[in-house]
Amino acid sequence: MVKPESNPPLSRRERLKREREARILNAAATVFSEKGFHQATIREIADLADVADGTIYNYFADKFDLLIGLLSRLAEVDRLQEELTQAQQKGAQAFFETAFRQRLNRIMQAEKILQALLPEVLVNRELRQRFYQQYVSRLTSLLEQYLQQRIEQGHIRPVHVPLTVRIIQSVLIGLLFVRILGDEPLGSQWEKVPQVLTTLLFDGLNPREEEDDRPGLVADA
Amino acid sequence: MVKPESNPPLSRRERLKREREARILNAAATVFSEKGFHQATIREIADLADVADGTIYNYFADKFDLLIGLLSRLAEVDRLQEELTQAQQKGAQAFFETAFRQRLNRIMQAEKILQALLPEVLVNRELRQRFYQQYVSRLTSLLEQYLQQRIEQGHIRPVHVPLTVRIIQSVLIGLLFVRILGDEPLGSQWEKVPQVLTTLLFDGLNPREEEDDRPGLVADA
Amino acid sequence: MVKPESNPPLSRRERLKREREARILNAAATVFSEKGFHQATIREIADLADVADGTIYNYFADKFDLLIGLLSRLAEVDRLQEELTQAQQKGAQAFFETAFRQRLNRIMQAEKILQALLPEVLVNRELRQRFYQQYVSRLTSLLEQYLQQRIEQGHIRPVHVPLTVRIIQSVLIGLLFVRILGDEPLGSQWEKVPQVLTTLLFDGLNPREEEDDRPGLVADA
Amino acid sequence: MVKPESNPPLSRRERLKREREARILNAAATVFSEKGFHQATIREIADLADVADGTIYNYFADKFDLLIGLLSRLAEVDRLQEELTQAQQKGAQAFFETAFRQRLNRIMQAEKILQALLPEVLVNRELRQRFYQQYVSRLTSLLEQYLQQRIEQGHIRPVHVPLTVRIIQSVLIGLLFVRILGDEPLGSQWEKVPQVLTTLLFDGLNPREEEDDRPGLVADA
DNA sequence: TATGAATGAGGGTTCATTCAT
DNA sequence: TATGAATGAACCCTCATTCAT
Repeated sequence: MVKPESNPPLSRRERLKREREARILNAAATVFSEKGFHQATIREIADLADVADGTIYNYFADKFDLLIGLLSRLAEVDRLQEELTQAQQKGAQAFFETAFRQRLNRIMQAEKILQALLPEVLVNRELRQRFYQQYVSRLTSLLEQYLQQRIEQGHIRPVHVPLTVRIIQSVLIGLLFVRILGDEPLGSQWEKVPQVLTTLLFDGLNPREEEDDRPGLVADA
Repeated sequence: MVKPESNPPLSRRERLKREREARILNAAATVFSEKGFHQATIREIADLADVADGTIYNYFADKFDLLIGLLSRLAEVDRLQEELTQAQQKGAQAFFETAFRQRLNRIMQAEKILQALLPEVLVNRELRQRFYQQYVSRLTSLLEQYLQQRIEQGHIRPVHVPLTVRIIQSVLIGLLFVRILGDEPLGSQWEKVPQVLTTLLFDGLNPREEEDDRPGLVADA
Repeated sequence: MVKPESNPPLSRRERLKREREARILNAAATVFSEKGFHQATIREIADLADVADGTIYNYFADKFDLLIGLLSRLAEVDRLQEELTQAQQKGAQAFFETAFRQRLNRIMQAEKILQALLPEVLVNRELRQRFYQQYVSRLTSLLEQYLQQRIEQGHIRPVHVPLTVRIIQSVLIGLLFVRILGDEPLGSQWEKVPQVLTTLLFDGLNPREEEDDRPGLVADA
Repeated sequence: MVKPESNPPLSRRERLKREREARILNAAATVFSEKGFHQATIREIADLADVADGTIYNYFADKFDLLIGLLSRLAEVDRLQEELTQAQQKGAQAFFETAFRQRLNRIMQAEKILQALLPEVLVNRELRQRFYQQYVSRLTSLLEQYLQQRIEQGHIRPVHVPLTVRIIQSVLIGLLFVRILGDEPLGSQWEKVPQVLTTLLFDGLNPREEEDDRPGLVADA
C-alpha cells in the first residue's frame, strides 16, 4: 500500500547523500520560516545544515528550488488520500471531525514548512500553481466527491458543493494563517478546534430544542 | 466616500502633497501585489507613480514604510465598526450574512493591497503584529462581543466563543487566500459566498425535516 | 571636416558625466590590457576610475559592455577614411608608406585598447563580428578599391586583389601581435617598419640591377 | 606520422596513460578553442575526454597547465627545422613558397590549438614568453640566418634582416588571426595564399616590363 | 521640495581544486 | 589510480538609500 521503498541496500554513499539533502531542506525550512525566503541567505542555510555553500547547489538548482523541494516533501509525506479513505467508513459527522483533526495535525507538524512556503506562494506564480495543485486541489477534489455522495445518500443537506468545499478548505488555511499571526486562543487550544469546527459545521449556530451539553463547547480558558 | 476629515481648506501645496502620496501608495500596492515586496523596486514604484526615486523618501522613511502606509490606509478607510453596528439591528442570521457580505466586499476592493501585505505579514514580525491588531483583532473583538450577547439572549446556541470567532475569521482570510491562489469557483462565484457561508454557519450540514428550497444553495455552474 | 561636435553648451552635469565615462573606459582599457578581460574585476576598474562599483553600471550594461565601449571608442576616434583619402593623392608607393605609417601609429596609440580587445575578439563571437566589421573590414574595403584602381591604371602589377589585401591587413595585425609578444626589434624600431614594409611590398626580395642605397634598409642596431 | 620516439615497448598501463592524456588535451583544445580558456570548465573538458574531473589533475597540475600542455604538443609535433632544412636546397623563391606552404598548413592543422592558445598568450605573461620562445622565435632565428646567407650570396636584395623577418612572421600570425575572424576570402582560398604571398614578397607590387601571366595571381572568385 | 546619479554593501552562484572512497 | 561530491573563495550585479543640485 504505502510504497515501501524496500530497496534498502543503499550504499553508504547514497545514505549520506540522502541525509545531507534532508539536512539542507530542514535548514531551509527553518531559515525560510524565520526570516522569509528573500531575507534568508544561502550562507545561513548552509551553516545550519553544516555544509558548504556550494554543496547546496549539488542538490538544488538554485535558491528557489529549495522551495520546490519543501513543497515536494510536503506532498510526499502526506497520506491525504489514505487517511481520508479510512475516515469514510465512519458517519458523516465523524468523518469530518476525523478529517479536520488529521488536517490540522498535519498543518501543525508541517507548520514550519508551510510558513516558509506560504509567503512565496502568494507572490510567485509558479509556486502558487504547484502549491494549488499539489496541496490544495487534491483535498478539494476528495471533499467534493465525498460531499456529493453523502448528499445523494441524504446524509447531508443539499448544499452548494463547490463553494462549501472551498469554504471548508479556507477554514483550514485561514486557521493556519491566524495561528501564524500569533493568535493566542488558537495557539493554546488548537486541539479543540476540530470538534468545535465540526459541531459548528453540522449543527450550525441556530439554537435547538434539546440543549447541547457536550463538553468543550464553551470556552473554559 | 465618508470623508469627515475634510475640515481644513488645505492649501494647494498641501493638496499636491496628498495627491502625490496617494499616487505613491497606489503604485506601491500595484507593484507589491504583482511582484511581491522584495521583488519590487523603488525605481519601478517611482516610475509608476511618476515621481523620482528620491521623492518617495520625502514621504516614506524607507521601503518597508510603504507597507506600513498601505496597512494604515487599509484600516483607515475601513468602516468596520460602523458597518457592524448598523447590521446589529437585524436578526442574528441576517447580521452575519450582512457582515460577511461587507467583509468579503472589502476584501475584494482591497485585494491588491491585501495581496501586497499578506506575504510580508507572514514574514515580518512588526508588520504581523500591526496587521493583527489593526486588521484582525478588531473584528475578532467585535464578533466575540456580539456572539456572547446573542448567546446570552438565546438567539444562538452556546458555542465556544473564542474558537468560533477564530474560525469565522479564518474563513474570511482563508477565502481571500484561496481566491489569490486562483481558484476558479471562488473567483467567479464570490458574490454567492456570503449566503452559502451564512446558511452553512447557521443551519449546518445536518439534514432537516423540511427540505430547503431557497435558491443558490446548489451549484448551477 | 571633422564633425566638430560644436554644441558646447554642455551643462556642468553633462560634462561630468562624459568625463566619468571616459575615466571608466580608460580604467577598463588599462586593467583589461594588463590582466585580460576575465582576470580583471569590476572592483579594480572602479577603483582605478575612482568611482564606486555600481557607478559603472550607470554607464555600461555589464562588464562585457565595457569591451563594446572600447571598440566603439576605437572606431570613433579613427579617421581612417579621411587619412587614406588624403594619402591617395600621392603615388602608389608613397600612398602605402603613408598608409602604413598612419595605421602603425594608430596601433601604437591604441595599443592598450587593442591589447584589451584582441583576446576577447578571438574568443567571443559577438565581439569578433563587431571588431571585424568596425575595424578590419573597413580598411579591407578601402584597400581593395584602391588597389583595383591602381592596377587598372597600370601603376601596380595585376595581383590577386582580395588575397593581397588580406595579406597586407594581416601584416598590420600580425605586427601588433608580435609587438605585444614583446619582440625586441619590433619594439625598438617600430618607426622603421613602414618604410621597410613598403619597400618590401613594392620592390620585393628579388635583387635588381641597380643597387639600392637608400638608408634604413640594413639593420644598424 | 613521423614517430621516431617509438623505442620502448610501453606497458599496457603506460599506453593507457598516454592515451588518456592525449584525450584530455584534445578535449581541452576543443573546448578552449570554442569557448575560450576562461569560459571553459574543467567539467566540460572532463566530460568530453570521458574522464572524471579529478582525473585531469593526475595529468596536469591545474587548468593553466593544460595550456602549457597544448603549447608543448604544438612545438613537439612541429618539424620546423627539418622541413626548412629540406627546403633550403631549393632556390630562394621556391624556398619561401615551400616554407610558407608548410607553415600555413601547420597553422591550419593546428588551428584549434592555436585558437585555444592565442587569446591567453596575449594575456598571460608566462604563456606569452613560452609561446614566443617555443613557437615564434625559433622560426625567426632560422629565417634570419637563411635571409642573411642569401643576401650575402646575392640571391636576395640587401634588406633590413630583423625587421623583414618580423614582417614575414607577422604575416603568418596575422593571416591566422584574420582567418579566425571569419574572413571569407581567406577561409576559402587559403591554399592560394602561399603563392600569392611569395610572389608579392619577391616581385613586389611594382609593375615590370614583362607582363606576368602565371595563373592564380588574379582573383577568379 | 523634487530630482536622479552615485554609492557600496550584500548575496546568489560558479567552478577550480581537493580528497575520501 | 580514477572517481565525483564537497569545498569555499571570488565576483558580478542589484538596488535601497543618500545627497548635491
